Amino acid sequence: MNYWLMKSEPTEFSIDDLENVDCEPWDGVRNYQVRNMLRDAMQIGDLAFFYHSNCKEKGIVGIMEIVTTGYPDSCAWDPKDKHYDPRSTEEKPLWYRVDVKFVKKFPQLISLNTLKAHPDLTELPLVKRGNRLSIMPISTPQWQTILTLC
DNA sequence: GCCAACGTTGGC
DNA sequence: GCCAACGTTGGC
Repeated sequence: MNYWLMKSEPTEFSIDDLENVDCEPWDGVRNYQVRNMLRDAMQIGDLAFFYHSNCKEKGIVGIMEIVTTGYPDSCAWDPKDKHYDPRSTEEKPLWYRVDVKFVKKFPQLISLNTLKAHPDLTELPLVKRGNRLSIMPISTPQWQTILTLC
């Protein structure tokens, strides 16, 4: 059982969008480090913070659950898709995704500033300079610390 | 295998 | 809209 933080731009896909569907394929990841986490590390039952990025109210807005292990991201095979990548084929998939499901939305968001200011979260990849991963692992102590902030 | 050019992310 | 950081690409 692992903990994660997964970023999404709320104009693309928000926690409210997630609340309104049964489950959602987390597709479009085109970064190898993140691909490896999706393909190799994520397990059914893992929990992830949902983070709203690149918007006015940046921060963690809730929790979701990983409901599949990694499987090929078929978006990469669709020439009409924004994330089309001709290097990926059904025989040799290059990109992977998992399905996620809504667990809860926090009564108020835990802002990026709050996370940055917390003395126990200085090692959180999210608040480290230059970090650009859209999915990152969260340690159990970090997970528990963040839960006290909501 | 080096590295310059280019693209993307995402906070500000 | 700017730009720092850093990943990726491709010529050599």
